Amino acid sequence: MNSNITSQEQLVLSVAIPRAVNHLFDYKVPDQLVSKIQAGSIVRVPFGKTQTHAFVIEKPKSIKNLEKEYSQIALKEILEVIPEMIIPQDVLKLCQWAEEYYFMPLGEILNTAFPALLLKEKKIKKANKQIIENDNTSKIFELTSEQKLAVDIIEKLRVSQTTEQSQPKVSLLHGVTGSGKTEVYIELARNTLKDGKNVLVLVPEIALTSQLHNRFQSQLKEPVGLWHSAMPDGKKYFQTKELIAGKLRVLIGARSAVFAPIKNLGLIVIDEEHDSSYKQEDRFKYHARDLAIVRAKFTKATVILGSATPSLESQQRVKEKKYTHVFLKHRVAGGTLPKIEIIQLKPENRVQDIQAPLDNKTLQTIRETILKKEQVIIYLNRRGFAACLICQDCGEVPQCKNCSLSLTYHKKQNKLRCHVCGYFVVTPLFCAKCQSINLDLLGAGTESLETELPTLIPEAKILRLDRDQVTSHSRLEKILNQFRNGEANVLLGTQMLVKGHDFPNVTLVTVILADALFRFPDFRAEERARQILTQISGRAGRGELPGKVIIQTYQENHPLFEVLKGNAKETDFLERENLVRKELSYPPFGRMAKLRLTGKNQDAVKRQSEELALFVQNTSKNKQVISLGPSQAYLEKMKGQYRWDLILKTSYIQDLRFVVERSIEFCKTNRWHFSVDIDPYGL
DNA sequence: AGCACGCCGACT
DNA sequence: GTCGGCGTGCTC
Repeated sequence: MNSNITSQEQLVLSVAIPRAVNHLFDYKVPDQLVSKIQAGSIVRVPFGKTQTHAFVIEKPKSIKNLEKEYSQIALKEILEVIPEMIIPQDVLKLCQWAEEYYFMPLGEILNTAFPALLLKEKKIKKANKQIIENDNTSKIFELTSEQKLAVDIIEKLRVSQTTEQSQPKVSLLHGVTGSGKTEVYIELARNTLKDGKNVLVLVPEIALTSQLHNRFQSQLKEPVGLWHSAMPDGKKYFQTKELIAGKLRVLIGARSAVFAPIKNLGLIVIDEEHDSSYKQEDRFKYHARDLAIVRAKFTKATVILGSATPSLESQQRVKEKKYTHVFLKHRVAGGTLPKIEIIQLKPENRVQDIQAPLDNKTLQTIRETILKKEQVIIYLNRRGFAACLICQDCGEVPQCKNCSLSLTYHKKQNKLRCHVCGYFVVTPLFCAKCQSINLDLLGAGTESLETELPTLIPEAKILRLDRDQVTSHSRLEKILNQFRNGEANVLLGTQMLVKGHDFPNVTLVTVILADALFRFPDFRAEERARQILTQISGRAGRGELPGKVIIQTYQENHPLFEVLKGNAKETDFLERENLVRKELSYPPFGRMAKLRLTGKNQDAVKRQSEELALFVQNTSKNKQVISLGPSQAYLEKMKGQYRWDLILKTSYIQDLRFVVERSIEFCKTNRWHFSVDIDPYGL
């Protein structure tokens, strides 16, 4: 195709730069590099006064064929081509798709896929030697009839022929906790590999990767790679090359692994598909599940969405017959789902003289379980000792100086800490406002129960699992292993312990305060509360012993609990929730975008958001777009920045896109600091 | 986004 | 006298 281009003709190349600039930059290609460059190559270029790596979007073209005039600009030359690093075509396509969809500069997106650290060969040390050898000693598992059926249905879908135009092949594997979804994944992965295609498995958090990794590795003949942000650079560099070369064929990773340069993709598994950590909340606000489905469409791969509590979005797709619905209704170990008891917190039943709200009956049950030599999980979604310090005379609560948030009391450190920005002060002895020394503690955290529970139950041996305790991946593994080995009988922790862990000897799960979950100011709060409570409940009774769950609350008649107890049908919850969403055109029935203005000056940010709201209203005339706000963000001030939001809703995505695009232009011409969030989580 | 340039305030 | 605050503008 390029054969008519002679070497005298100057070749030019457009590259995306990993900066917040949304146009491409052109460079001259030296003759000796021409043969080494193609679309997807990564190159090093001079940029301003420094150098940077850059992504080649198209193969080099003759300067004559370019639209732009170059008489004014002296083009610089490509410095070098990074060897062996090539962005696969489907990843490039995915990034270009994301550029349009999320209104993000392509260079920044590509930089998420191929961060600079991946390109530096520097000290790779022994990482190379760590080629995963297979000690395939574990026996092949036996699938239950229910699992077999699930495999058959998805396998049929997997081998079916598709065209570019057809719907992506997605199945929703809807299985109760402990129903053995992993075995279904592995079986299908095995089939996919047999066909010469490769497998990508996404999990919501790093904490889950190694556990799942072990199970995959012990069952598959291929080496299984791990992929997450906490991995050492050298290992990532090495694995990237292995993936590009097609030598590493199975990869398990967190969110960002959706961009991994895995070849010849045949199957993508998205475990716990409902999990909100698939949505990246900083700069590039993508949803890994949604992008995975887009990538699967490009590569004609099959997608399995696994969950015990699927998102309303995915369930709606099932209703629309876009996804195949596959159920796993029984636990594999033959065990039954745990019995769930809701306890209304009342002052007269409360254990006295401890910080956390603990019902006498709950305490009794915990003690009995421990005495039976069984294990207990206690979920309390707050770190520290107490939620805050309050002045009994004037009601003053110490706040963070950078964030609009009260400081959390940590007893051992004797500090008040901000859980958002990390700011801390030594615990004051008197109120900063009225000088009173009558300071009291309000609310409870994991640290309080850790110290106070053993005074009530001397036999309790507690392991605490929260971000204060878990400073590294290995610390987490250590704590989980200690608990699994029975070195403790109580595992007490925050969100971290909710997911995926399998402890056969746990027969009691206690939720100290469920209210915080469904009172969260977001339209997805109830959906999320149900997911978390279902998942945490699912940790009980996974072995041979039956499990029990105690959920403490100030509002026992909340309809959510009827669903959890199994007294109300799951579909009732779905109907009720869908009704609200439909009424207000929330997802899955409408689409949303969040425009956020930020800045150090509170008044300026507020004024800008009001101006933007006015602009949006004018732009939305004759368009099916509803705008809400402006309103201050959930934490108005965060890390010293004030944040004001505008929410846009629509049933017509094109209308929404039009308004968003205009708003971006408007903010840019005004030189405001802003961000765009398409399909936002957390309003 | 970086990074530099540039124009005003408060320190050794 | 200089250090440094962040507004503005540019990067092929």
